[in-house]
Amino acid sequence: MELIAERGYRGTSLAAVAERAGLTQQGLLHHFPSKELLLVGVLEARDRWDTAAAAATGAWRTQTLAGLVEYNAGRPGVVQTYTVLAGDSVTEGHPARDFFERRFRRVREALAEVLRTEYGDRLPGGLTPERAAPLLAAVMDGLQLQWLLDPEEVDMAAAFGDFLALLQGGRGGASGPVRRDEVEPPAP
Amino acid sequence: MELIAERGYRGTSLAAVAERAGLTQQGLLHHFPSKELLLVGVLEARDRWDTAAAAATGAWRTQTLAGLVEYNAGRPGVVQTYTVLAGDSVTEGHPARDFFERRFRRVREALAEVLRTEYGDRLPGGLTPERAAPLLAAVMDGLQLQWLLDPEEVDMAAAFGDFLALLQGGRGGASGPVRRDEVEPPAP
DNA sequence: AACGATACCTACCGCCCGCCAGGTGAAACC
DNA sequence: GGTTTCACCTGGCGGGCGGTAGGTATCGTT
Repeated sequence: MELIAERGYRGTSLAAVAERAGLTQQGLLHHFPSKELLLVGVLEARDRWDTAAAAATGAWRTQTLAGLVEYNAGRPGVVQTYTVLAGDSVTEGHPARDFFERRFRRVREALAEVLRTEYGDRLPGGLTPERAAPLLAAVMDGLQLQWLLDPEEVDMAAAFGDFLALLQGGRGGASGPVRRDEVEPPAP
Repeated sequence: MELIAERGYRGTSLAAVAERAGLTQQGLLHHFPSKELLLVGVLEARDRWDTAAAAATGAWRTQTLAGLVEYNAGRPGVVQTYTVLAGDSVTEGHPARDFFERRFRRVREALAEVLRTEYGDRLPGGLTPERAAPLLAAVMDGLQLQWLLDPEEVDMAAAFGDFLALLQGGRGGASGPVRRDEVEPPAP
């Protein structure tokens, strides 16, 4: 995962992975017979983490999502692996394409359910949860990209909070969501 | 650009580019002394297109953006090049990293200006144009990724319209934006 | 007619790629 | 206690990688 974050899938060599894992390339190939199957293994491992984390959480709410975004803001490596691989995956014949296609479908369904249990069908602009779900997913991914490129200028967690406020129909008013720089004022 | 869309930057070889361009690898290297400078050339060409198109348009409004999204929906190859390269760029020492960092900064500023001239400071949820701009950029990019992976299920233009309605504060009501499937009803 | 720049070409370099063949030493099983 | 299985190793293979060296045909210029 580290190396994919650093160089992408096609830019990562088996030898480099083996070296960082502390064995020879052939030792690595003993466990994963090909480079493609190694990537599948990586994706499966990530999936297992995700579902375990999801099971540990109780009911998902939009605030759980905000917490997840905040958590990710502290783990740029993980976010980078995800962003690089997701971009990689739309490439021709990429082994992770199917994985991401299924994943996004699953994520959209899950997000729609979260929105429905939280807001019912009363979303602004006559939106249904099913129509808002892809937007929610898009915001999370798009913000990750901007944040990875320019963490100084993009406050991922605050921006995501802004979007949640938008989905609430702006009922938060001028008080709005809490900005990071209001929580951590510059040291004197 | 075609080959980058198909295989990513690191996955694209000079020989492959040369072949598709109809010359030898060394003929290509005559015009672009290294692979990295070739990528710079590609990005510069894209930039020249973009700014030419922007100059041709009059004042930018959110409806111009919606038109751009609709236009992109008919050019998956261009969108794919952009998405793959953007993901690629967060990779270590990637030659396009600086390009995308600057680009996003520029895009956010431009979008904030569009939002301000269109809505003033009266955005829902107490949002300012400067805070809504990264969300707008994120939605566009995130939707592109989902759409590339699953064009059947994700209606990029309709979803973007939904987001614009959200930014208007849902003043569109139940009539909302026009969905693609309402425009093109299934044939009898 | 001479000259320099341009736009390519052939030939080659050393390196790295994913992967295969065939071992070895230790543990597990019967 | 013999056999099988596992977890690795050394060694090598064919091919593709980005890039260099040095040539040649075609220009416009003087």
